[in-house]
Amino acid sequence: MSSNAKLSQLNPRQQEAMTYVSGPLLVLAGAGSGKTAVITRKIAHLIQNCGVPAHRITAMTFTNKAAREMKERVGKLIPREESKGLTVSTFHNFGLNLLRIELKHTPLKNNFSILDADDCKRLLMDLMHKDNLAGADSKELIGKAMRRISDWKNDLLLPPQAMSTAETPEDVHLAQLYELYERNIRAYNAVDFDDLIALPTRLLQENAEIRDKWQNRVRYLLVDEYQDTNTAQYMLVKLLVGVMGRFTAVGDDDQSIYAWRGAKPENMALLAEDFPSLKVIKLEQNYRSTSRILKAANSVITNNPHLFEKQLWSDKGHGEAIRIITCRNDDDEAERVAHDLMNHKLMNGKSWKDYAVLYRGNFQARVLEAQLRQMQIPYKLSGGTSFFARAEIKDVMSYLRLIINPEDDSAFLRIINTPKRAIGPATLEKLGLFAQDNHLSLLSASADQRLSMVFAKKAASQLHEFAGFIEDYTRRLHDNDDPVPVVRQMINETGYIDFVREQAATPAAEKTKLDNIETLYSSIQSLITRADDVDERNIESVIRKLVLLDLLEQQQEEDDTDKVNLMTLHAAKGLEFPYVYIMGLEEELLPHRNSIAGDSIEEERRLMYVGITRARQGLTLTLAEQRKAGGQMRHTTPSRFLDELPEEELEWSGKKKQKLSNVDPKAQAAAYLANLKALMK
DNA sequence: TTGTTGGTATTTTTT
DNA sequence: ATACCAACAA
Repeated sequence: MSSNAKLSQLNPRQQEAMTYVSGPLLVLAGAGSGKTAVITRKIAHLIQNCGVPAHRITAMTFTNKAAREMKERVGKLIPREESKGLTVSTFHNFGLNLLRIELKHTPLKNNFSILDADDCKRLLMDLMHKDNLAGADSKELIGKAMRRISDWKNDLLLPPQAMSTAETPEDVHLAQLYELYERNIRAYNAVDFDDLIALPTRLLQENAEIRDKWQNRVRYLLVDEYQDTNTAQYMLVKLLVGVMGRFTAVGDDDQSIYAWRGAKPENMALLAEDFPSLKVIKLEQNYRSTSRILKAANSVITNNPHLFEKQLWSDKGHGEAIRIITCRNDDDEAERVAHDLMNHKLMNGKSWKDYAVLYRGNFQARVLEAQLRQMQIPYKLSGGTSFFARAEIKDVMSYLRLIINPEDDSAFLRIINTPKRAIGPATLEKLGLFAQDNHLSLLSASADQRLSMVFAKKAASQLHEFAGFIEDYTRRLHDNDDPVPVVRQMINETGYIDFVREQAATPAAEKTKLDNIETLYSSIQSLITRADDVDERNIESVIRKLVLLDLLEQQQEEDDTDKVNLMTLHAAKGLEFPYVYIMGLEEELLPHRNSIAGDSIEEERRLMYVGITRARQGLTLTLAEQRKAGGQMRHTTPSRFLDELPEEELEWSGKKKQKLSNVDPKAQAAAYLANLKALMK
């Protein structure tokens, strides 16, 4: 990605993609083909040569990181004054902004909250509990319900529609749960992540006046990673660009790895149908990898069906052979990778940050982490539990959410007894019923004077005290221009800091937690002072937005010390490294077991493709003959993807695997393609 | 009725 | 390492 930024000249294809502005355009950008360069230069071109004002241009990305990088690179191309008003944001952020501006036309009230996946899970658990459906398999059911509800929202289906499409008794039950969930989340004056796309889309669909307004505002739209759009996102794109179709979508169907969360790679084909004048430009020259690495990547991905054929090439020379290391077990695998990293660095005089180790699941990092620590190799772990999944951050955030949105029962439930206030499940159960009967939020129910008639004296006074405390600080926050000191005082006064101190297992853990809280404070401060939009320079906007931001990521980027990168294959998309290791090339792991059982081997293959194409010079694949799974050592089978690599470019160490006799992937691919074409008719 | 303890299982990927 | 549950103490 960075290699291309230095290119002063675009190649003819890239040039064409940049200058084509007269109609809808789809750029099929292979891995490492300089798509970010095209998007950023196109933005500059639109502003400087086509007379489109910056505030009429919107670029959408999927991750905060991509948005940040894009902004940065546009900043290097054109002076700040000229890019003023330009929108570069994630789909979710864009949706949030639209909801904020069009609040009156939404089912939401001012200062609504955003619930993250964890909050939604708790809500569902609670609902199922009340529904008396908590059984032995309740955990499984929760997961199912979460996925299903998300799928429905991504397909823009409301609960009644979900109900009418239900076929099995289980579907009916899930649809009922969906309805209940929607009722509750609205009562909280809250939205979930999927609502940030679905609500704005529905609004634009139903209200022509608002649609016109936004179409006028978004005169040119650029969409990055288009292959990752789900139905709702694609609908949003269509509604924003209108019939004129002034947009550029950039994507690569071979890098579609998010179908599991609703992404529809078919949206690429749909684009050609919905916009008959769609122009398609392919970027096939790769500026990143050696031709050996590309040969391997191409050779794997040809086993997938393709709507658009493309063949990556580069002029970077043949390069080093692709190494495959067979290890005895997962510990051995970690040890070998660590030793190899050490040797390679010393022999070739590289830096730690030149290396990335990629794997299928976060759990695989644990063994490696232990090994790296033992060998004193510095590493940077991305992914895993994010900053906001940390309990202390979620707790403090819940205090803030409750102050801003008193109807946020989800926040209330999280902190009512953290730190301990002697308010347990039984009391909460009663409070919940009382609130429901009187149509109150849990917080206002806690303040209600009638409470003493229903509750024991102690419980009632505890609840009153808590409600008074929140009310008190709500007022203080309002009366004060400088919110952060007030927040700090509140968290101290409520005893949360003492609670963290007492509770922490080790002094180190205590320090991390307190540091995390400090980081949160300073992030709030800087977000308030440095907000892009003046309307967003208040604590309410900032708190809401914080849920969507991964601050740890930003922080980690800032201290870019010399460390080996450890991450999942998913997290590696969009990045590149001189030397890449991919661990665990075994059946059931890569491809993952669930994908083998389900029907999504193609997506696993794309994941493999994404992994391979991260490497510039060196690629090393490892597998273990035995691996711990479910507390037991189990024998493994080498991944089918190893069979799909070009034999002559490989260099094996350890035992070479035997040929697998699996189904002919080409035949599978043809069947799939036929199926897909029939579907699209 | 709440709070603590100690045991157990746990992981595919994320805005 | 964490998170959730069951069982017991106060």
